[in-house]
Amino acid sequence: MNLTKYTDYGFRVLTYLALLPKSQLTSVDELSEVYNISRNNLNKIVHQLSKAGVVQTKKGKGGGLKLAMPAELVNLGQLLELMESTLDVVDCQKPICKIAPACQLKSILAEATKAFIEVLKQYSLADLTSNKNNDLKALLQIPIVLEQ
Amino acid sequence: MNLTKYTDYGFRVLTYLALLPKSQLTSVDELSEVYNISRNNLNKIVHQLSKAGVVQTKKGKGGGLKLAMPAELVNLGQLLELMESTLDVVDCQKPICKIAPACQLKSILAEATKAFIEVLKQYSLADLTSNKNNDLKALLQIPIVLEQ
DNA sequence: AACAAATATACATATTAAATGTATATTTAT
DNA sequence: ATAAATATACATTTAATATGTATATTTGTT
Repeated sequence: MNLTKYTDYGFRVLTYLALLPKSQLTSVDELSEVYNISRNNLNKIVHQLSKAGVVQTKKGKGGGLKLAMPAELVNLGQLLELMESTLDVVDCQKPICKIAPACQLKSILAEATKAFIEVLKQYSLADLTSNKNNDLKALLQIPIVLEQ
Repeated sequence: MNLTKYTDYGFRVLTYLALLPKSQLTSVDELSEVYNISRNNLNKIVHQLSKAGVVQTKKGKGGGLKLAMPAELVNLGQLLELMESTLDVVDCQKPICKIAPACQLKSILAEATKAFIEVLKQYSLADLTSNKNNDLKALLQIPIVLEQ
């Protein structure tokens, strides 16, 4: 049972953005270097986050991206639903399962999946950086400056 | 986010066993035909279930397999833990994630995974067949006989 | 106007985990 | 001795995911 790297990387990107000084832009290139993730993959992720209104992108020279809202408002459960392509933990159609019409496992798994997401919905992006703010900045080599 | 087919097939196998008249053996071949799943894959699954004591196998002519205990005692959460190779929904090591030492996502995901499993732990194999017993038998072409 | 630096987009290729297949050993009833 | 079943190891295929290449578009700067 695991999430795609796509989703995982999405969390990493947003963590980085949340640690940057307010309104400072970064770029896909920078993210790619910092995390050692292929630029193209990040392209797609950033683009999707941008379409969903979670990050703001700016094209052209001097452009880049930043969070579109305070980290407190970025809900981790909603992020998961956005990024994870499928939340059906089993696929009853490929290959077709004979007992699907009377299957009682489906609803139990759906209930379990809901419980999983409910936990994430209790947290926001801010919770990913809250306690270990300076440790994370050090690991990512983001200058630690005092903010008022 | 999904379970492996391996785990999925495990549930299907056990559902079939739970529907068979008590103490009637089936074989991997029969399961393979009924569900259209490769025999070898089922081999492995049955073998693991057998090592774990969930099913009883009997080698040799006239051999086969059946549940090793009443379906009510086969807990779905424990089954998941048994069959699913990894319950860490993200892998922080491949490729290595720089922020792992200070990462707060890990514990949140662990909490969510726990919630997922907790739901499954509320159910047993008997719950997979309880209400739709005859429908399932019809779909699997298991004769419906009155049991005392 | 030209250029550079960024995202946007499409599509091709590579990688990897998972699933399936082949082969053979072992066990057991007849 | 034979047939029918599981046990076990390992090779191959498949498919989803991840990465790479290419090019278009946008936008600030000179």
